[in-house]
Amino acid sequence: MKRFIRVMKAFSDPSRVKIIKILGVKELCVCELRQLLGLAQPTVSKHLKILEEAGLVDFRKEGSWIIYRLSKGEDSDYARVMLGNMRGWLEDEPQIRELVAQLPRINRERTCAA
Amino acid sequence: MKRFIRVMKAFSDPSRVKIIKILGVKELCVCELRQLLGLAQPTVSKHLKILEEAGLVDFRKEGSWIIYRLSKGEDSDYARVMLGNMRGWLEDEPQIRELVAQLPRINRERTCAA
DNA sequence: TTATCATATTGCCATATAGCTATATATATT
DNA sequence: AATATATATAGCTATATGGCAATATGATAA
Repeated sequence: MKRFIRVMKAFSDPSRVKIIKILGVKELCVCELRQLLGLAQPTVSKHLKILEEAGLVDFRKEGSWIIYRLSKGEDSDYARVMLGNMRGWLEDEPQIRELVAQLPRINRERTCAA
Repeated sequence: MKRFIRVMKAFSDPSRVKIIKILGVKELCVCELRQLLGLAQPTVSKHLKILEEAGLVDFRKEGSWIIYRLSKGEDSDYARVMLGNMRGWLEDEPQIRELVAQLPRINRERTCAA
C-alpha cells in the first residue's frame, strides 16, 4: 500500500506532473528544470527526490550537473504503468505545451555555466 | 490538469484506496463502509465526496440509505483508466484482503436498521 | 588552496488534508 | 407531528505539503 500511495502522491502535484511531462521529451539537469518551472532550486530538488523515491525518475552525474530522466519503472509496476499512461495524458494541456515548446531553446552548456 | 490532479489526489489516501477496492467487490452504503473502515461516519462521507468529485464513484438512494458503487468512468478518462488499473493492483495487500474477507458477513438490512 | 557553480539539505511559514465532534438535513416510522 | 435513522456539512485540531531563503556538500576551475 505504501508504495502505491507514494506513486499516487508523486503525481498529485502540478509541478511534479510538469517535470514528468517534460522529462518525457528530454532529459534535463536541475538547473534547466528550475528555469523552465520558475521555481527555486531547492523546491525543484525536493520534487525530484519525491519522484525518485516513487521510482519515476532516475539520474546520472555529469561533472557537477545531475541529469534527470524518466525511469523505465523496472522496480515498480505502479510507476511503470503510470509512466505509460502519462505518455498520452495531458498532451493538450496549455501549460505543458508551453513548457515543451521552450525545450529546444534550453541549452545546458549555455545556461548552466560549468 | 486540475481534473487529473483531482484523480491522483483521490488515490493518495489509504482509506480512499480501501473504499475503491471494496466497492470493486460489492456496492455498499455509507453505514457499511463506516463499519468496515472503522472511521467516523463524517470521515467516510468526506472521502466519498472526494471520490465522487474525481469521477470514481457513483451513488443511488434507496430509502434513507445512500448506496455507493464504482463509477464506469464515463466522464473521465483518468478515472476510467485508473479504475481499470486498480482491478489488478493491491489484491495481495493484507489490509485489503481482510476487508474483502469481511464483506460476505456485512449485511445492510441487519446492521443498518431502517 | 581558494573560488565558483550545481545540487542537496535544513529550517521556516502558509496552506491543505484527514481525522474527530457537533449539528443540519432528509427519509421512515410511529 | 414527533421520533429515529442515515447521511452530509461545519468547524476544529494535528499533521503533511509546497514554497522560499539560508546553508551544506561536492565538483570544477583558477
